[in-house]
Parts: sequence; structure tokens; C-alpha cells
Amino acid sequence: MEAVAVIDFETTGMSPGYGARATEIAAIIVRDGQIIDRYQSLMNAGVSVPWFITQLTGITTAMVRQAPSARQVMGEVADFVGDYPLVAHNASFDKKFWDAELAGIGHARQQDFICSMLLARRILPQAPNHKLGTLVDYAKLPVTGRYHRAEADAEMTAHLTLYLERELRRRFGLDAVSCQLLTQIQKTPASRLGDCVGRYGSGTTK
DNA sequence: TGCCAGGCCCTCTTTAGGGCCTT
Repeated sequence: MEAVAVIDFETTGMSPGYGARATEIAAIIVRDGQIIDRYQSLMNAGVSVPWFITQLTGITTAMVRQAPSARQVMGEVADFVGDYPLVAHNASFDKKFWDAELAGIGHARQQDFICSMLLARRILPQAPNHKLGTLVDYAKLPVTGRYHRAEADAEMTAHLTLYLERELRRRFGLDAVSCQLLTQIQKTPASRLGDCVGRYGSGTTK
């Protein structure tokens, strides 16, 4: 698989359209089957952290008020990931915040998202459910820190993505898995996974 | 204080409803 940037946001709520802001972001660069670089920072968007979010994440209003500005952090992380494809667990969530926070500093996203949750639904339909924590446990992947903190969740999403890549290679005898194949698998029902791999994984089968 | 979303997927579907997943 080509290099990708696995990202995870912690936020004050579910939707930037209703005033929620990012409080923390992490980005993990994965290349040649391993993690090669990482970025993590809390960020101060000038908002308070709701009590239930602090209970969930451990991130407090005091912590974000001591953090660098959202403008600074988003500029740094955008430079860090460059034009690598972005991977996130339930990417529709992180995509909303990535686009909204970048728009806040006058930038626009320049790459596509790949969703590890949609991939897991296709490749591991037998898993008990497709929450990140359940999949980490199911695949016996390392728990790299506290759930609901950006760096730990991003790192576990990176390990999950590599596991899904290995599963595809093992199950279909592929030499390599491209981002194009992963993008197509996202759009394909689980029942047609084999057809999708046959069509878009062509040229890489053993 | 409590509330607010939305894309995807399945089915008791498609002129819809509800669960999953993210914070």
C-alpha cells in the first residue's frame, strides 16, 4: 500500500455545523507496512469542553486553553500529512472536522479519505461489531493507549488498516493492496468483495 | 442545561425507517 496518513480528531461534539470544534488531532504516517512518523497536539479553538466529553476523553477545558491555537495546529498537521490519502475510523466524522477546521484557516482538503470502518464491514463482516475497540480486540491488535485520545486511536486505526491489508493479501493472494483498491472496496457490498478485488486488484495477484 | 449530525447499510425497502459509528 502506498503511504497514507491515519488521522483521528477529539472534538467537543458531533457536528461542526452545530458549533462543535476540534480539541485534539493526531496523524500517523504509514508506509511499507509500518508506522514511520507521527504528529499529535491538543488545540485551543477558544471553546469549553463539555463535561461528558471530559468524562469520555480525559481532555479538560484547562488542557485545551494551554494548547497552541487551532490555527497553528491545523497548519502544522496539514503540512505534516501533505497530499497523502487520509484514513480514519468512520471517516465521515473526521472528514467533517478536517474540512471545517481547514476552512477556518483558509485551506481546502487536497486528498480523499479512506474509511477503516467501511473496510472492516466488508472484510470482517463476522466481527461482533465494527467499533474501533471491538475490532482491535477481535484482531488481537495492540492497545496503544487510552481509547478516545487522538494518538492512541489513530495508532490503533493504523494497525487495524494494516491488518485489513494483510487479510486482503492473504485471502485473495495479492502481492500488494493499492489505495485505489481500498477506495473501491468501500463502495462495494461485502457480498461482492471478491468481484471487487478481481476487478481492481488485477495486476497484483500472484 | 440539554439539545443538536450524517453517511452507510439492512430490510418487515426503494414514495421508509431504524441501527451503526464517530465525539
